[in-house]
Amino acid sequence: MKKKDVILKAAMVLFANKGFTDTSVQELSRLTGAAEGTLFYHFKSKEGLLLAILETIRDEITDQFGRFFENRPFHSGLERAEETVSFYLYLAGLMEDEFLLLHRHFLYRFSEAKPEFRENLEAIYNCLVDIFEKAIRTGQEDGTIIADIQPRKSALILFTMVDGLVRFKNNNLYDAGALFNELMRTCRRMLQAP
Amino acid sequence: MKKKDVILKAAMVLFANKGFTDTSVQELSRLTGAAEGTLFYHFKSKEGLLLAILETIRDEITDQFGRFFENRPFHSGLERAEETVSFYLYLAGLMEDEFLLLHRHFLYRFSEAKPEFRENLEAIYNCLVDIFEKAIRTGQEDGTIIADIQPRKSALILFTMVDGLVRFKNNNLYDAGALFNELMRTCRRMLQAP
DNA sequence: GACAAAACTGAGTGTTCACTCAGTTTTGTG
DNA sequence: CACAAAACTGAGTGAACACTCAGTTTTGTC
Repeated sequence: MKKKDVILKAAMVLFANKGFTDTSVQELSRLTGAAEGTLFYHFKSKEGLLLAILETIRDEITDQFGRFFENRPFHSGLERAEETVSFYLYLAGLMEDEFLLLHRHFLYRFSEAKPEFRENLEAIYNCLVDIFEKAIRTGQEDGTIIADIQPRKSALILFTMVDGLVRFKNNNLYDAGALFNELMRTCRRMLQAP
Repeated sequence: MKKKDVILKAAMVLFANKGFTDTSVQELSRLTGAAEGTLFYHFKSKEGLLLAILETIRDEITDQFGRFFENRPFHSGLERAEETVSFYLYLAGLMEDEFLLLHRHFLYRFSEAKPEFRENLEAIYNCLVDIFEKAIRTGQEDGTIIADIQPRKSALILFTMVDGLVRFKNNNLYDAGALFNELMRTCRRMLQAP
């Protein structure tokens, strides 16, 4: 693995767990075995490094969801909605540091002033919410999901709920794993046509 | 207003919006008109200042919820659950900076090593989740909320959902206000007895 | 108005920070 | 092997940081 990739990976973990400002270039240098100068050879600044990480995460998440659903058979829209929730939670476990990073506020601070940050964040969130929305629309067409809800808004509510659970887990406040079954039942009750 | 309170308020806003490390004592001094030394006269360190802020927020939030519900009449458990959701969203609007601060990750980092941080955070979260739980139990007793859900777990799901929406709003990702009605309907569909 | 306690001050201190740059090593290609 | 481009190095730099402390001002009480 090239030093550039080693730095990217280490910085992703540290930025996610310690924060951006609380992670020093010196620390990254020590941890990766690369000199401080190497970091600035590959990335024009510490902020540039963060942007590169965000781009990597965007690619990984959109890829993962793309591959999961592209050739997957499904029996109903409701089932697809449930699978989406389930896969989101699975992915958040698989990519724990990445999701932790996505929940950190400094990203949203940067994105207020720097369009390149906002674009990447919006791409990630839109990808996810779109998938929820598509599942709901499919379910409304095949009659498995109630008709009188608005697909986009309900997709956002669904996403809010699932993402909130992931945030809880990442902050070690409650044992979010124990809530999985309850969450799935809640989603079904929320969406299922009578 | 005493300088101590001015510092507490200004630091709360800055810590919430800029972060803990990214807010310098110098900046607080400039903003409040107090000398840097004054800050360390009232609080033993920058971290001590953060702890004092957290204690203030805990008192404010528990007070607010206590007062809202103590003498309030309610017709059913379901109605009480809906009112709790509604009041939570109202309070999050009223105390925007405080809720933003509560969502910031550095608090949870501190609470891993410092029990005094964890205790305050747990007091806040337990207060909130307890209120949701009580509403659900009441509803199960009077038959307005379905019987076959677990009150504590459902309270956590409910809280996750509402808190996730507040986080969305605070991060300016979506217009969360537009989701209010959809959220209330979702809560009702999730809880209401057939 | 005398006095002590509480509140406040800001220049000074040692440390850490992101970033630079002149130079060295490694890699790929003919 | 020759040679250029790419990768890498780490001591050096000025700025910013949290915190201290010896001293001053304000406040409350008799």
